[in-house]
Amino acid sequence: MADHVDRVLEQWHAERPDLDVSPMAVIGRLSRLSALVDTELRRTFARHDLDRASFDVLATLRRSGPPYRLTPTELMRSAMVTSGAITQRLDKLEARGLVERTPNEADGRGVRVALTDAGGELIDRVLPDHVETEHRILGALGAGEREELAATLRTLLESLGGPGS
Amino acid sequence: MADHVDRVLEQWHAERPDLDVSPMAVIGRLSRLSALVDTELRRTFARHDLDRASFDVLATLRRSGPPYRLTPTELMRSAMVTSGAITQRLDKLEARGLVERTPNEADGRGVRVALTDAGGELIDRVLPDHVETEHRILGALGAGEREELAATLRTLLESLGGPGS
DNA sequence: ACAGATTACCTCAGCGCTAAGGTAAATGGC
DNA sequence: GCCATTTACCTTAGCGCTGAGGTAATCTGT
Repeated sequence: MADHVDRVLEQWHAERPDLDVSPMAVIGRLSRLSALVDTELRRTFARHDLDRASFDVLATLRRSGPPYRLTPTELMRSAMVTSGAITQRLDKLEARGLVERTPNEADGRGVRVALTDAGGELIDRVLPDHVETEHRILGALGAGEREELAATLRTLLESLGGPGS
Repeated sequence: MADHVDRVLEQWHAERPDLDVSPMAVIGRLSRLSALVDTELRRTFARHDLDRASFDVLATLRRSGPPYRLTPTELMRSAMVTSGAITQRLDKLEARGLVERTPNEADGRGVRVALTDAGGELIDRVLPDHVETEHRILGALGAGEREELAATLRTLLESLGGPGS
């Protein structure tokens, strides 16, 4: 049974036999899968009144450990978005009382962002549900396949993003 | 050497040892890699005055073969976006003279979208460059790894999107 | 033949992001 | 100690997308 990407490859082979389009078998599926996974994760977040961006910030703070406090720059690097995006995410979360901005005493230019009690409680409620969704998404793969997949993606990440990506 | 996702996993293990966060090794890398690949592809498109959305429409029409003509609904399904997104993509491409909308004679509700000569020439100029970029992105993998990766992604796509995804 | 359901496409408000640029504080060379 | 550079964060215009909803044409069952 051919999937969407198989059909795309066949079409290119017929129309442009001069091009070696074999990388699309990987890259096409990668981007389609990422879109589907995103949709799936969004569903879980929505059940807890969250979007992907807000979850990402709360989870990054939570896993950083006590005192659950980071700078906007650290959040920016982790999320792979621009500083403007982080500012807006924080505005939204702060308005909901889920995070708190305080001046950074060690650096007058900076601020510190901390989980509030409400934010900590919310992320701890969402997490088990989120992890469960991720398990379900990978349900079609065996443990060995998952490990191999993780290793291969890691190789690609390192070759694209430099060491430490 | 630990990558970003390895560090995330370690943090979760320390903070929430009760949760089995192992799926993040795959899903975290999948979404980070997809973002990096997107950035890489965008660079190529930009060299030809295109964005990902426009390229996607032109390429879909091109690979459909003569007469290089599809309906907006077909383009919507292929691109995995809403009908509103396709309308806007077509408005933009039509304004640049790269595609053409004509009434669908077989269905009074519908239209047909066709590549113009300029659109066909543009996409045929971009394609070799794009394919070359995709080859480069996968450069760190051997032929066997690519095939295995494509097969595993395919399994996941099918389990998430139903048959024919 | 015809009403109700469905399908095709478009419209538009709202959202999150980027890119460019601004302000203020910290850093580094001399 | 001072000035130029860098860094941290915020601001804002503009972009593409979604989700809700509208219009018009087609299909379907009776």
